[in-house]
Amino acid sequence: MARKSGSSAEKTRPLVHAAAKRLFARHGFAAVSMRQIAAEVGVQAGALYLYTPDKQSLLFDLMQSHMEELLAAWAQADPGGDAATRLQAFVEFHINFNLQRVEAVFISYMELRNLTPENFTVIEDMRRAYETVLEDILKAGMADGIYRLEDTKLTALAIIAMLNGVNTWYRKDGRLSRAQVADIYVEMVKRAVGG
Amino acid sequence: MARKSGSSAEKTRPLVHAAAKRLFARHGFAAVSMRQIAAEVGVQAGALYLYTPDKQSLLFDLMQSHMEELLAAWAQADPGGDAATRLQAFVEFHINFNLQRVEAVFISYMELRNLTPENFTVIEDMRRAYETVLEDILKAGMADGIYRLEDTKLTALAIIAMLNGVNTWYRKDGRLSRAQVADIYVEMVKRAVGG
DNA sequence: GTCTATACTAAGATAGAC
DNA sequence: GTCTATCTTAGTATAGAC
Repeated sequence: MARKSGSSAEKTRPLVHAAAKRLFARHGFAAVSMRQIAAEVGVQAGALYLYTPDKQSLLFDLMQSHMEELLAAWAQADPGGDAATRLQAFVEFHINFNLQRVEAVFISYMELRNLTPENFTVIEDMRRAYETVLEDILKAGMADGIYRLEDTKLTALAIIAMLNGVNTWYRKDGRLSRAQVADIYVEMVKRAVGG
Repeated sequence: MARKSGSSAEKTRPLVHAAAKRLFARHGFAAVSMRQIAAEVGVQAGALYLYTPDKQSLLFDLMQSHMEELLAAWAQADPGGDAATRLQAFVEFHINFNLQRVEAVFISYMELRNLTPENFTVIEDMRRAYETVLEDILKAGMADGIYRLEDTKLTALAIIAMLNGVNTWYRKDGRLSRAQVADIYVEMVKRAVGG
């Protein structure tokens, strides 16, 4: 028997991360104490240090795995082909992906300043990589002559900001389904880039 | 002599609010201590309580006066007239106003959850009033038949989210002036509403 | 693997001297 | 109007028992 009886580390670890995610999203990183996280999991504060070296790592791990998932999921969802096809796919992907992880998305935008400088750089690079995905689509559309944009970088940032906004107001029991919202945004983005 | 000699309350009070604004914007409300604010002003922590009943009021006052200024400034800037004229004015106004108060804007979006429920309601109502300004412009454009939008509420939120994004990346010494940025966004918004 | 106990630091806020 | 001192509470993190 290689494993101790009664061991529950493999259960507790994800519970710690889930509790941290929920609490950071709700109250903010700085406002949440290790004691609160421990209480949510049902262990004592000291026990948390079996699963994370410190509070900062809890935040960083959360944000890093979120950004990794985001980039990997787009790589999977990217249909390739012409710019118009990819732009529509990007808008739908972004809205759907983000609405399925409201907490992680919220933390990733709100808690950047609570990362140590080294951790910040890592996350920032991944965020920039994601923005570049969209900018490259717009550039391809420019090259093909189907878009006529003053500035692809700025347009990419504007579109992403617009799409991120959905997470702040969307409610499951609202008057529009996720698919309807995505459709409206697809049309709006298409018009904005003059496609 | 109605006033004590050596009194500097009228100087210190604004210094306290300015320091709070600077520090809240930089580190976040929860991460800033009253002692830090006091140090920034050059007084002892206890002295702050001459100017604010507590830390929460410092945050609320900041956000409330920001929102009041915003609504008053638009009332001033609103050119009236047709929807197209007002929409362009709104975009330019929003970008310029927000870029002139990055700290207050940042706080107003990031620290909503650190308000007490009563204070939150007050700020939220003002925010909604501002969104309604834009929505009413879009509705007027629909009535005049110059816009054809699936959903005016959602479009208003999308535009504001897009405009707010400017504050996260704009730098004074960047390659684009404030006027150039505003021009690009005006065009993008016009296309997005199909004007 | 988790608990209790605790070291150490710092928070918000107040009292009273000056 | 400001300072020093202090009350009370709570934070992160660690040590050592079980």
